Amino acid sequence: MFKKVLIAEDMEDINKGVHSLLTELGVAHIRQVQYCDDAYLKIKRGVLDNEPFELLITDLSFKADHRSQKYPSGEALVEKLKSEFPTLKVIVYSVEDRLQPVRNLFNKHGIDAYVCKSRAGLKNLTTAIDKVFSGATFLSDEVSNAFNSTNELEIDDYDISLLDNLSKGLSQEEISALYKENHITPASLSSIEKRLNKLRIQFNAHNAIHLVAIVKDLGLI
Amino acid sequence: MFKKVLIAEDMEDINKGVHSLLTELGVAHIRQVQYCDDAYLKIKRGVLDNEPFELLITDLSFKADHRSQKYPSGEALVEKLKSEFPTLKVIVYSVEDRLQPVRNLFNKHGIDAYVCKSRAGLKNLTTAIDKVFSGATFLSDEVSNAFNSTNELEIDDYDISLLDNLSKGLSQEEISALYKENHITPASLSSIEKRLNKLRIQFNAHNAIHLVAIVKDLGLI
DNA sequence: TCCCCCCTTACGGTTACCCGTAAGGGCTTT
DNA sequence: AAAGCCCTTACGGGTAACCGTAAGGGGGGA
Repeated sequence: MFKKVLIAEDMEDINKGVHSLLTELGVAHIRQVQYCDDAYLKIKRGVLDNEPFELLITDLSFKADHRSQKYPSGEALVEKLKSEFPTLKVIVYSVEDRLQPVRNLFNKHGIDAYVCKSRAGLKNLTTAIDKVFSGATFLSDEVSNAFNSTNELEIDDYDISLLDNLSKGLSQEEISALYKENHITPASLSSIEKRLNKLRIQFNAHNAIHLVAIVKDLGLI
Repeated sequence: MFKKVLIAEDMEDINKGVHSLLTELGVAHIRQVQYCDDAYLKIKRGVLDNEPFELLITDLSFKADHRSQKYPSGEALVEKLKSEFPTLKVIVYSVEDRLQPVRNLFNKHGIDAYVCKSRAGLKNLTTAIDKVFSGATFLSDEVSNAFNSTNELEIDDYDISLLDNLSKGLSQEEISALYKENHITPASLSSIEKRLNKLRIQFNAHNAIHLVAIVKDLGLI
């Protein structure tokens, strides 16, 4: 079993619950932090001291308070850690059950497991820890169809960028100008129109407003 | 102090944390449920047995699972309970920190306190319980400007309906037709345009898409 | 009662969006 | 090298959205 594990979670009770779970599993060294920045510092220090953490269990959303944070969310923290310390195992433990954010965590940041906080949360977390320790990955049932599905996987980064800019109030012409400026292709108004039309069909949206509302609900933007 | 309290919360660890807090406060009868429907049944039974619960502490979001629920959310539960048992005190304990949902809970459903789950969550919950016991209300700091502010309180139900229909993909003309059908006034296309224009200005939105994106983020719809 | 204000509605002009068609260019296939 | 395909871009017509102006209508106050 893991010997040295870090828990990052701002809510005290949950933090405590995970801690006692790890104790039961026989983890010797457990550290807890309530801020992402502290998590990064502890991980870094562990490496410098040649006593690196083997596993990070982290939440996604951390409530902001008076302390300004370099890493405001679990996602930002994971992105940084996985790029700097690729051997560190990471389990994300969060209430988020939309598929796209989960997909991103695996595909872009390379996390090892995703566990949904729910009634069976701690039980799933146990399974996840076992799996990750044995080198496998784990995904909660709630979000298991994030990959195996015939889902909206033909949505690429360009589409996301398009939808994101739309949701920020840019007109299609402004987006076209922006893309031309940044050498993003396709940049023509016509191509943007075509792509948005494709997205409208895919998501069964009546118009652009509807489309943005739908993808916001899905968590794509 | 309260003698009989019900906790509705689907996550086990939090449920446990709140339970131990109540024990420390000297509450004799504490019951816990993980489903809204169970909460309703327990409250109802308490009344029928002439041993009513005095206080309900409930979460807002309950993860759906195999059990189909009549009351899918804390909000639905509270709405029902407060209309059927007005003397029951209700404290909502949730991570939700958007102002509009909190406002709705107070204004439409008449809850007695709102506590944000956060680092200081349990401490605030203690304060809330004291306040509510003495007949007062309580509001977490995180959402304290839900009322005292010079906020977007000039947004009425008509505006919300308008934005909601927009986000569902209806064109302004379709909304006009819908309102005429349902005798909602103003229903003319011109008035709808004017109202949306006012909303765009209020929210600093560049266009309708931007507006819908903003109010979705705020939790108004 | 009359006047005034505000809300609702109507209308016209400009812009942005939606949609089909078609031309140009790069890549692969034969 | 020619043909074919796909992606990008351009253009034009129709529609919805945006914006200003102005007329109608009801309620409150003088």
